[in-house]
Amino acid sequence: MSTIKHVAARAGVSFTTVSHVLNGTRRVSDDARERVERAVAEMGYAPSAVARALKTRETCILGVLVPNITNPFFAELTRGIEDCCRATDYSVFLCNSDDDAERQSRYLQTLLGRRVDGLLLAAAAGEASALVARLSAAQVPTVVVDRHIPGLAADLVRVDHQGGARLAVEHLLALGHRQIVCLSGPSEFAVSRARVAGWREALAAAGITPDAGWLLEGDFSAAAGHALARQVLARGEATAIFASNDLLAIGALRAAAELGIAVPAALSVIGFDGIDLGAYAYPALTTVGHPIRAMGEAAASVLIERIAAGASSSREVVLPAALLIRESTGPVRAAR
Amino acid sequence: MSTIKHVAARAGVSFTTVSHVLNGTRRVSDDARERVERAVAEMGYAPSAVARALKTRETCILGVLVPNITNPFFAELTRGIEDCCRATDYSVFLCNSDDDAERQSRYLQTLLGRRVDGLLLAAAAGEASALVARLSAAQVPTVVVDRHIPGLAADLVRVDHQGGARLAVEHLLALGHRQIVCLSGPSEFAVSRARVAGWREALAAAGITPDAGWLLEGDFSAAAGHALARQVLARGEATAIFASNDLLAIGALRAAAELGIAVPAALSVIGFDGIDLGAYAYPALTTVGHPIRAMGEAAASVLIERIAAGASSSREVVLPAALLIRESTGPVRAAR
DNA sequence: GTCTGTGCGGCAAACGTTTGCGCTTCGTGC
DNA sequence: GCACGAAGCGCAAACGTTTGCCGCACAGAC
Repeated sequence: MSTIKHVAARAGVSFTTVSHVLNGTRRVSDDARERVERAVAEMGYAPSAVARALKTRETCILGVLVPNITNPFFAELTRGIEDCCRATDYSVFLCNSDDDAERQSRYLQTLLGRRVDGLLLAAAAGEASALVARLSAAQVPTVVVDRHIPGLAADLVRVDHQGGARLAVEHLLALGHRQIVCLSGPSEFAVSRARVAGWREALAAAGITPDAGWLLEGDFSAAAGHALARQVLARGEATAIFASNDLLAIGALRAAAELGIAVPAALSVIGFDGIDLGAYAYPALTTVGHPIRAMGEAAASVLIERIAAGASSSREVVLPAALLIRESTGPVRAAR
Repeated sequence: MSTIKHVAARAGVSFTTVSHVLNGTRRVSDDARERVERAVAEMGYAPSAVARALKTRETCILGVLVPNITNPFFAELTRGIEDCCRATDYSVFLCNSDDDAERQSRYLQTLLGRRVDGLLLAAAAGEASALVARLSAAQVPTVVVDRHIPGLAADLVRVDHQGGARLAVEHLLALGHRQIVCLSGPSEFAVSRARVAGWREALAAAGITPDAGWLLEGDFSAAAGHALARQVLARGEATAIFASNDLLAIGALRAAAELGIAVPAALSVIGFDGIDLGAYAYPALTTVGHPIRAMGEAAASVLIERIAAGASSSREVVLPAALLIRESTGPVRAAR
């Protein structure tokens, strides 16, 4: 691998000059500049970002710690982050915590060792205090995405979970539904609780008191949505399902199809998040949320600002949720 | 940020000793070791991977260049890569080329500048010669995943595209289908061509000559699958569709549902790849392929071996494809 | 002729590690 | 009492950059 000194030798200048040509950090005569540029091109020289990082003490790397990139929500989120990074010459380190605190902690250590300039964190569930302590000690600029971490002084970018849920349920109410079941994510997540709260709130505003059996909890997967929806549909009272994420909703759609229940004629299903794939379910999934990729971009750009600005009081960006009406919801019909 | 010298001062030893304790590179007395370990713990010291990389000339970073992480195939692939990296203390830089040669080339430059130890490449379509020249000049260990790049001396890990396609079509033939349409990806990709070849081959072996109209081409997306399948189904001759990836197949499933064509009773659909989400389509997608995450792991581990071994004749790992029979294929019935 | 300002560019220190070399100190065998 | 090996550990150079400081050459003003 060639170095700046090789380039300098070839161009017949000092390596200081090469550095200045490369970075545009001081005036260089046209003659010298040209010789340097030619040498660089001929040798295919690429300056070492690692030496540069050592000297300047910034790596231009963002650590991205998500539960699982295989989940379309996090894939789209990560994509948004990466889009922002491309635009600003950052690179991203990708880590999958699998929602495992231990693994998350090891990754955190790795990222700190690698001296990332900032951290985008969609934290794993579970005890947060160790994480909080670690992060505060490390002093690395952090923005938490989607999932709030109590006690952590970091920026937060999230959708309006509760408002979004309310919107979803109001949509169902407006279509005439009264028996609206909620498929919730794990209640350890504040996100899950907020969405359930929105559901409750909308029902209450409509004067409806949900039965105990109307709230079912599972993890945020299609498999869980499928299993829970089968339970609900076996009972046969619900006319609508509010799933607290799209994967749950897709599982519910599948359960309905298996049981021969027509959606949206006999059952409405609404999801949350707005993953791209919802559009290719059949019927296409009506959902609520904020463009995920845009949220990723927003999070990354908040982080980059924070890196530039240094520590100061932390910021919370709440993105409004909006309805995305597709095909899986419709007016109540006569009882099945 | 504390450094090895701060640790050394606190532990009352030279920083050489701290280094040796941290790396286990030579014997250190129990007493000194203990003092160092205590100091490290108290200070929350994390050695600088960037300084280390500068000195040792290896970064323990793998560059991963995929078209789009939002595509479940690449998400699962990347996940497999990352799994392997976790096990071996590598980190991954994630880049999305969006199948754009220009963007891919810029990313390549970035990754080279960052001195990644190796490169996992699922190349963008288009003219490969510039890419090949660049990569050969850079001498960075590379493994190409899934998509062959002609003329590049790099390891290749891929599924048996042609054999897999043959398997899929043979499955349909065994169920009694004769009118088997093929939804192909863009013919610029060798991958697409190989899958089409497998389709042809299986048909030929069964003595069937496909009509010109049996082969339709689109990009590898659900939207394309949807549009193409509608064309096919409007004509109404096909009893089965072989889609050359799962996204195309999911789009086809949606088209069938819209037209009220029962799958698999009136139409069989088979995909290629085996993305997880296929299982949550309704009916669940029958497909052919190799576990994608495992393929990612395999690719990463080939790369890591290659990094250790240095340049030598390049290797091609062809993973066998297998049928994954779910619900979207069944025996031909009487004509619709 | 000297002085001063300006344009250009080189020197060398520093960033935080790893590692070859060499210096003590001690124990052991003769 | 001495030689020698082994155990333990420190010194300093290097990795490839950035950047503060300084020197030189030349032009213009006096």
